[in-house]
Amino acid sequence: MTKKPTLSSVAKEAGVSVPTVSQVMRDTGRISEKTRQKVLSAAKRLRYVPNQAAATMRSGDNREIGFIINKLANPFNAEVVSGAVDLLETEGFMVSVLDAQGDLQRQDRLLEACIRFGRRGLIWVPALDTNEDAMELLETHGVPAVTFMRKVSQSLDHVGVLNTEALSQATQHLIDLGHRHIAYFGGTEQTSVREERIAGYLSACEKLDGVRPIIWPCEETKRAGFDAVAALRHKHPEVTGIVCNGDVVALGACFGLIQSGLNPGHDFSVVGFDDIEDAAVSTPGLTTMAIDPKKLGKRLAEILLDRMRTPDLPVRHFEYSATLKVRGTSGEAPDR
Amino acid sequence: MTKKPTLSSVAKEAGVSVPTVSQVMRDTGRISEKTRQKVLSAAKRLRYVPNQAAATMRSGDNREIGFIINKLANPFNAEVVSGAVDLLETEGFMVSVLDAQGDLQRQDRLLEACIRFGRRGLIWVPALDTNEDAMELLETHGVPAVTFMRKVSQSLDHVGVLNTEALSQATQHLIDLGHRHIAYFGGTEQTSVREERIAGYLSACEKLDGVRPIIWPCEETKRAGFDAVAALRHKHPEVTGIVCNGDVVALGACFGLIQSGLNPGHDFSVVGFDDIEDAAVSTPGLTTMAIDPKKLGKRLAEILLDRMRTPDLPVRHFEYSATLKVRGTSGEAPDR
DNA sequence: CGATTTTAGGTAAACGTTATATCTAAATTG
DNA sequence: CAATTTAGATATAACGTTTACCTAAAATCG
Repeated sequence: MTKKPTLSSVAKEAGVSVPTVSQVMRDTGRISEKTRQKVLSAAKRLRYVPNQAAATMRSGDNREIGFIINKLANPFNAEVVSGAVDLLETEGFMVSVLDAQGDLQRQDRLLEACIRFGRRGLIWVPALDTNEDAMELLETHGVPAVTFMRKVSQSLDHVGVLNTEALSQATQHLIDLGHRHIAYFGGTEQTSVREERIAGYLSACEKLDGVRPIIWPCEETKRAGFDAVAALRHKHPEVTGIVCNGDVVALGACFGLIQSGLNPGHDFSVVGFDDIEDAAVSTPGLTTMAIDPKKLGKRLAEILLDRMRTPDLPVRHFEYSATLKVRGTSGEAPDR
Repeated sequence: MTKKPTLSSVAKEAGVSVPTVSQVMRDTGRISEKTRQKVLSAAKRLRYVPNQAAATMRSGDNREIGFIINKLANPFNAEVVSGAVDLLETEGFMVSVLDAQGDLQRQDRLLEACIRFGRRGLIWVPALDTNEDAMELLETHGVPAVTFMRKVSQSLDHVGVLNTEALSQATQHLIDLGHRHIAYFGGTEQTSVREERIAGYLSACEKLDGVRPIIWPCEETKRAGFDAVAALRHKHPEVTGIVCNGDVVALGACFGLIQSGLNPGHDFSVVGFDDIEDAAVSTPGLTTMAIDPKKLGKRLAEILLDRMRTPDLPVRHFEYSATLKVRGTSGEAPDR
């Protein structure tokens, strides 16, 4: 295997100096067409590809973005990522997606890694107890960051969802249908998103005198939702409806209900969150709080791009509200 | 904002030379405990994070891996990625995931980007008509690559699935149940995976005299599967079973059947591919060709690690066979 | 106790780029 | 025709590391 081609080997091949080759590669327009062609053909012959790390070190200009997300396997998150990537790529950035898997330590590692590896900017879903250190790190290294979902600082750009409001609305929807015993279903971690949603649930519950709210945790998978709904019904047979931490567990719960002979939306009501593709395409259709993940992703990218171009832009926060989409899984309380 | 901390600013702060700091950071063990502490505290005070690009340029040792995958939103792919990332991260590598979205041009761009940005190794799902250029590029730049799904060269390590065999088995399963008019359902692109699967389908079909095979393309989403199954049944009412390009479309088809009053596994049989989580957790359970995505991902990582450590290891190819998992969506042909 | 080895640290060069300043020949000007 | 401008290319230094080599002091040994 021959040595890796570099500017200098291309220069030798073309019989010109190193800076000349560099200028040709960057199309500065200050090189004659004749030598340009000479250099270009030499570069092609050697299969030259610039070493971006070296370029970055010298010029300080990098075009790599890091996107730290929490569960890539969740289709909602995957959509957000793809929305952001689409835009950033057309602007000439390369986005590397990193999955923190909801693990705090891994998060910190990835965050530092993004700095080590010289990412130009960051989109980031901060963990609940993200310490000030993390942010000061970003600050000292001058890495612009946009937070997603959890607003961790007034001084960082942010895109989020009005979780509290949304869950209060979801719960109210079931109350309006005559349900009195409603549980909050799903999620295990102490994420801020979940905390906010639970807060919304609790605030709506307050209107129901003498009814104790129930928080029923379970992992964010369909299988776990399936198992957990049976356990919930066993322990709290009075419950007739659940508001869920996400569509995935919600769909799992629906499946569990069906398997035990119940009819979601009739015998027991379920409200999801996210409006993933499957929510619309399942029997019965899932009532859910809808947000548009692609739009969120695109907005994240826009904000980051603006920030990188104009560092002293005023800080911006976007909070999107979810809209209730009533489908088949929510209906009148059975005892009504 | 103060300047970014570097080895030299830390050195100044600690009152030692630059290489000393470098040695402390890398824990070479040749520095006295006293100065070590001095340096460490200085580094902490300045929030120093090493510049990996510079280190890589000097030492030639990089710890970034690129993983180019095709549709991240597909849970099967997401699982493969996570299997690979888990292992690579414990070995100290940072994996950046790139989604080619099944777009050939984007693929080429990403491949070149991985070289530009100095990835140490690559896991890669090659497009069907990947040209020799791409591989020679990797070769000249000495980037070890493992291909996934599509074997594009005898000289690259590879992990794949025996698609042809699997689809022949899936089709045979329906034939055994008495079906005579079976269609291949799903997929649009000319991917090798799909071609191989179709080949398996066709070979099994040959046993059915006088029956013309039907290839019914559709996008790899549940919604598209829903729409396409109706169209298929309208055009070819004689069809009583489909073998699918993936579980996602298969589940979409099942949903479509249910919506039009049919009972999957009774009136019409469906066989999927992948065994994604939803396959087991839906009504009825989806009969499918199962492969373990995490295992595939882990194997990809292992092979890449071996190759990076021992460049002149003999080339290895792993081809896993899928196993038929019979659930509720396949049953005796209705006319039997 | 002098000769040798070990230890702890420093100096200088190199990695592949790009920025800046400089140089040279040709073209333009007065 | 000398003086000036311009286009096109080059020389040199710098980015933040790591490596190879070197030195002085401390530790070890016969």
